[in-house]
Amino acid sequence: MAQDREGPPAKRFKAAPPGTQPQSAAPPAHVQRRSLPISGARGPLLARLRRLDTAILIGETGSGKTTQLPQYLYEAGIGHPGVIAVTQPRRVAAVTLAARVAEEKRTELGKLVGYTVRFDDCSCAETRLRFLTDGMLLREAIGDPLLHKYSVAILDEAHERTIHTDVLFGVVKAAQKKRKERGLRPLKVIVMSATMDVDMFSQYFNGAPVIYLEGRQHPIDIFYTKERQSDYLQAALVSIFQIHQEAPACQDILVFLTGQEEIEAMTKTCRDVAQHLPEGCPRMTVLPLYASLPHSQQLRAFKPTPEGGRKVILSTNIAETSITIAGIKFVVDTGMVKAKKYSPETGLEVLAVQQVSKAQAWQRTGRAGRQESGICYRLYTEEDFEKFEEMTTPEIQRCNLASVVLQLLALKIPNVLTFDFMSKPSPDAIQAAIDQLDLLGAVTQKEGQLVLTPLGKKMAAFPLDPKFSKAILLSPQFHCAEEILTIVSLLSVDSVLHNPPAQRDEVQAARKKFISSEGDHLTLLNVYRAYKNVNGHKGWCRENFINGRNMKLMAEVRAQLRDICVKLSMPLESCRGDTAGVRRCLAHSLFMNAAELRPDGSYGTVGSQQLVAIHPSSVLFQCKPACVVYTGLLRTSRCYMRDLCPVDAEWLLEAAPEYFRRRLRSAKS
DNA sequence: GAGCACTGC
Repeated sequence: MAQDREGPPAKRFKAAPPGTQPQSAAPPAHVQRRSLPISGARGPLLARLRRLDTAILIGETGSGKTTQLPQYLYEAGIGHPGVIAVTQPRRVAAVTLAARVAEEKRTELGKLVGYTVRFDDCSCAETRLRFLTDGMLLREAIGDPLLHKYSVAILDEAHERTIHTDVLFGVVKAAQKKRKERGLRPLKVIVMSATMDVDMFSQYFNGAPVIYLEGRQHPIDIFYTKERQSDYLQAALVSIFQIHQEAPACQDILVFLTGQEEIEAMTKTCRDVAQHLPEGCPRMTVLPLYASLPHSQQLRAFKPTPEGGRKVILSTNIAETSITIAGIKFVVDTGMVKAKKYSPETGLEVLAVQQVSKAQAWQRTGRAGRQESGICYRLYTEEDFEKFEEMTTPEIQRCNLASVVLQLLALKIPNVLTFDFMSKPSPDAIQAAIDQLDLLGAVTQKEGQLVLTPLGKKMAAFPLDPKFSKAILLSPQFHCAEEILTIVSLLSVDSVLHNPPAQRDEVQAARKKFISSEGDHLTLLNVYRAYKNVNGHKGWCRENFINGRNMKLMAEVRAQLRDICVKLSMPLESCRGDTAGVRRCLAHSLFMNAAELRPDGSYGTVGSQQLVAIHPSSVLFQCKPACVVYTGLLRTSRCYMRDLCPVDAEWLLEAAPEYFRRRLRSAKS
């Protein structure tokens, strides 16, 4: 048995998972408003908030805080005549919340109530309640650090600690202070969160009071295993079938696993086992769920359970916050997650399976009690659970900070090393980011202070990693702006190349015609040109194993980047066949990611002489160019360079003479 | 000769 069901008494608790997910929780509209838990507290809540500059609002799932509070504030005239901003970590949430609130106010979406997300602005001068993504408000702040148009900033889902929310904390705190000092209209800041991190939020915002809101979450029973499980997959399998044979039909199971491959394998195993069950067992429908799964297949997880059957959903952490499935009675938590780590010394990103935090485990557990009471099986011992980290490390402590530092400098933060972060990244990580920006020519010292150069200011206008912004800004010098725009856009979305392992030979045959001996970037450029030639025809995409969805997204990104170029009055030319210009431009912007062939046939990075290899997915896999630049490193079984472009060592010397003089092997000889 | 969790501007 994977877990102990008769042993020590189950812990019964009232789960308070974060994250109201409006897109599928969707209670009926305005008729429901008055019966939400928050409505009983309206009067006292408004009285308190009216007096406060800053408040931390803790609300359980189902409290109605996200939809109701902005309306209450507006109806009470708090913040009038400014705009009330409500930020969300995800686009869908911003859009669906705005739609719902507009419906409750019985107004047209985009007028009084609106939303603003990337590629989609549904708001106007009349808009008073504005839902936006946290990243969008941050971008606005670059143009207007004091956020003049807003009178209230509500930062929702703050416990998720996205990199954007974390930077916004500092931005709104500073804006509030400065507006006060200058006698401007005050900025009210309301931080909304689930139960974790309460003290930290309050402390950060100068001891701001914490207001608790009742929620409406059903009780969930939690079971731990008696003994530590050596194989969480085996334990999960046993648990699934144990539940399946004991629980009534129509009670669905959600299982948290770590990744696509694991989920696909487990899906197959479960389906096989399910075929050999004794008679009288409910029919089992096993459904995988992960982000890269085609949308149509994701939707299957939402279909109601067939009469007399049972749905078993095998999911990544996408089901923790982004996707909510109704009717889950059982959650099986393996306690594992695949997550990214970053080490500033090597610039290496590592994607590794690791233990979840306590907060994450509670989040998973909460997915069981959304419509009625639920049960959660934790495939680890209670003792081990106690040893889990309290919180997941905030994203800002796990990332390359080059973009963040560039944004902070664009916000005219006087000293990025002492910026008021709620959770400070390591000084090494900040310094590494400054060094990168320095090499790109984005920053300079002025009167002992780090400031942006004119180039740096332009770079900050692009929603991109600084090295890509630099590529775009340099491209006119090489007469290839159109091509670089395409390449950078392709690199900033998920891969447009679809690689189903089962059809490997067909994929290779179809891809042949796009391959350029000048590397992966130019191969991608060929794909885009061919795609444009057939006007993005769907059948063509299918035949050529091109991901049409990502291609469309890429086109949107490209249009946005092109707009920014036009606003910066950049001359946009195409080099047509002269692809050397494109490679030179890439050499001048990716020079920090350069590697040289060594006499023994291996590759070493020019920066730190680290041993690296060409990723087998690269078109240059079988080739041995003397000198390459790459988009990034990926650490798996070895350290791989991804997206390669062969370059001349002289180009690198041209790009950053000081940096390369001592480093480049070919320059020494 | 490999394989990538999830967001967002």
